[in-house]
Amino acid sequence: MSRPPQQAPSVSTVAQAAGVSRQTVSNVLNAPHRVRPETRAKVEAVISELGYRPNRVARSLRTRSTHLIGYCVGGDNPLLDRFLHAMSTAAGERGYHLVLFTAPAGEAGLPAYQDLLARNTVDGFVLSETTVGDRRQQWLADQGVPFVAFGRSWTPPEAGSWVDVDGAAGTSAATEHLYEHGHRRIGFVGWPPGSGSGDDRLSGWRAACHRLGLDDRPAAHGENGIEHGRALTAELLAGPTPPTALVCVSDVMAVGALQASREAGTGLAVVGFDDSPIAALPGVDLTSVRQPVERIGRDVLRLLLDHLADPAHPRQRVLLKPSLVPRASSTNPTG
Amino acid sequence: MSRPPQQAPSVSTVAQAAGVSRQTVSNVLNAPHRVRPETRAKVEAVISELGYRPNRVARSLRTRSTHLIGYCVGGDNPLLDRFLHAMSTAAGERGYHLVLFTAPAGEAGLPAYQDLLARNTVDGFVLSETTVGDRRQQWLADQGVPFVAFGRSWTPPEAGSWVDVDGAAGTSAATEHLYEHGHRRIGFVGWPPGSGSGDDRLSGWRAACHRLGLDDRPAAHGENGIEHGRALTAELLAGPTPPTALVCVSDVMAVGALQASREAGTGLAVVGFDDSPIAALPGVDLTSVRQPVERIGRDVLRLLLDHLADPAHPRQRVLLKPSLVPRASSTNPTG
DNA sequence: ATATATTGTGCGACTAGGAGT
DNA sequence: CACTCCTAGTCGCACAATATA
Repeated sequence: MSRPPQQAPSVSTVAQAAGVSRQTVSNVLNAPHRVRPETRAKVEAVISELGYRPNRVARSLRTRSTHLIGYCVGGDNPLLDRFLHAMSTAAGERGYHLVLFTAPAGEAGLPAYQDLLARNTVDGFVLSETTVGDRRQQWLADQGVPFVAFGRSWTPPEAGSWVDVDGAAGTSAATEHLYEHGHRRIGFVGWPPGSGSGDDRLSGWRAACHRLGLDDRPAAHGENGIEHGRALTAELLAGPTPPTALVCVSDVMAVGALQASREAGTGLAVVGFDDSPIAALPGVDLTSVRQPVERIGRDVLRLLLDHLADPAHPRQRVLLKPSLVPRASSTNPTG
Repeated sequence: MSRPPQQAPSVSTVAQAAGVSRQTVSNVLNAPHRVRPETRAKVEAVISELGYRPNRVARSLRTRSTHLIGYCVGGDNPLLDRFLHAMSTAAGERGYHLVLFTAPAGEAGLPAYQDLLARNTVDGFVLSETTVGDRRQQWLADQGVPFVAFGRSWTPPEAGSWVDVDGAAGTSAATEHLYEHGHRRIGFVGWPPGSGSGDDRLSGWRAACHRLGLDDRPAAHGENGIEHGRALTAELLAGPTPPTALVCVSDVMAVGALQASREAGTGLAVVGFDDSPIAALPGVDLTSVRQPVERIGRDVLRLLLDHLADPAHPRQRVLLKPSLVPRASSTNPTG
């Protein structure tokens, strides 16, 4: 049954069996138009008979392209599983694969990127968890390394391509949604200033408030975390102009906000950001701004592969609109 | 600033710069004891000066080992991010990397595994989402492909090594925990029979009930999902012997159970399984059986790398004990 | 000159066997 | 015969230049 670990067939094996030269076999695979149809048919027959498949390693050595893409795991992205699946699928469709690695956050992780490159392990990178002052983009661009980021490079000059979600548009929509439900004092719970996407989301809320003519704009900022969200919200509720509704920078913060609202007995309306799995839970029912993660994954990979196929390909920036998923936390708040 | 994409140094480059032969450079890296200390020092100096790193592709071609491990993403594992991170870290420490790919579930996915192998893309695989009747293990074993599974092969004969969590021990502990809190009618909400880990968890609950002398053992089974968990629990609560406490096969089911309990106004005590992020949420506060995912990831990789280093290495089975994380859902149920 | 098939060469590392002390 | 080092050959593929019709 289980065949002994026999040597896998190579071009030579196939060539011999088909009565042609190695190169003809190679041509059948890489330049079929150069081969006479009858010859091609014969070679293809032998190929499928022997189950021959080109050795990727040998091909990589010759072509200097591994068809492998590096991705660093380690951040606490609540959407990681969906993102990885989307990228893997998109990569697989074009003969590429994702290679995972770990590295310290930010600049301290650069040696890991460099190592992967210097050893010819990957052709390029997908970045995520981009931050203000992130030096990875510039560094990679300087080295001429193909990469695409999920997330803008918040620090100009912008180097390389990226795909991102328009967070400001998301929080604007959230603010308008709350306005339409009758709220006039709409607050914000965010991250500490300087976080790029956090500031972006903050700005969307601010702009919408301005457009809508809302003056009282209670806001509080702190690290991500349910407990922080709870404490910040409690502060706002105890403040001089307590909000009746809250836009939150993340679902995690929003869950904390809901908790504070319950404790205070106020029917605070809350909107979160990410539409992570926790938002849909019964008893949470959190209205949230949904990021089109599958789309992001596909687009990130498309841009990268375009770039890989043609290094002169112009850089691209793709800004995707998020969508609001309404649930009870904003339309029918309890507490 | 940005150097032109100059050719990366190779053994020859280093050899020339150090005034030795290519082979001596290779020896310095792979068999230092064969090189005179002074020569070694000189070569090492040149290596670090030029920033030379061996090309993995060339090495792979020669040694027939890519130091890459395949892992199929696609299931709905709520612990995927932790698992991937743990494996990536463990792999990186020994010079390996994880390669992601997608494939249809079960046997239909085998061509994807075969393709990765035939093209020499990976040295072996990590399997997860193992099921009853899963033919991947036997198939891989027949081909002599190194692999380790997260999850037992539920169908004998067991082929290959695996690491798994003792689900029965987890549900036993959960049952005893509920017993200690005064409950005598402890039910179970599970998956449809035939799911391996589901049956395992069921058996632990059953055994514990038997040991504790509990006769009434209301149980219900259905697909995973909050809504299913809710419906199944509602059935049990409306049945002839309504439970006062419930052991659930997953956190998702448990959340549904809590919902049903609230709706029925009974203070049902509930324990879930996985300790996924939702368990710790305020308002959920779900007691849950925690899987040591980081440990599993590390162990899976350790077994696989041992096997890779020595194909004659005996197969191993590692069964890890889960731990109970008590929260309010069991100690202070509301509803 | 066109279409097709063939040989030679090198990608960058490792393995084997031989030469010099 | 150790110890150290080197030359030659190999992995599987693809690019280039060449041969045959």
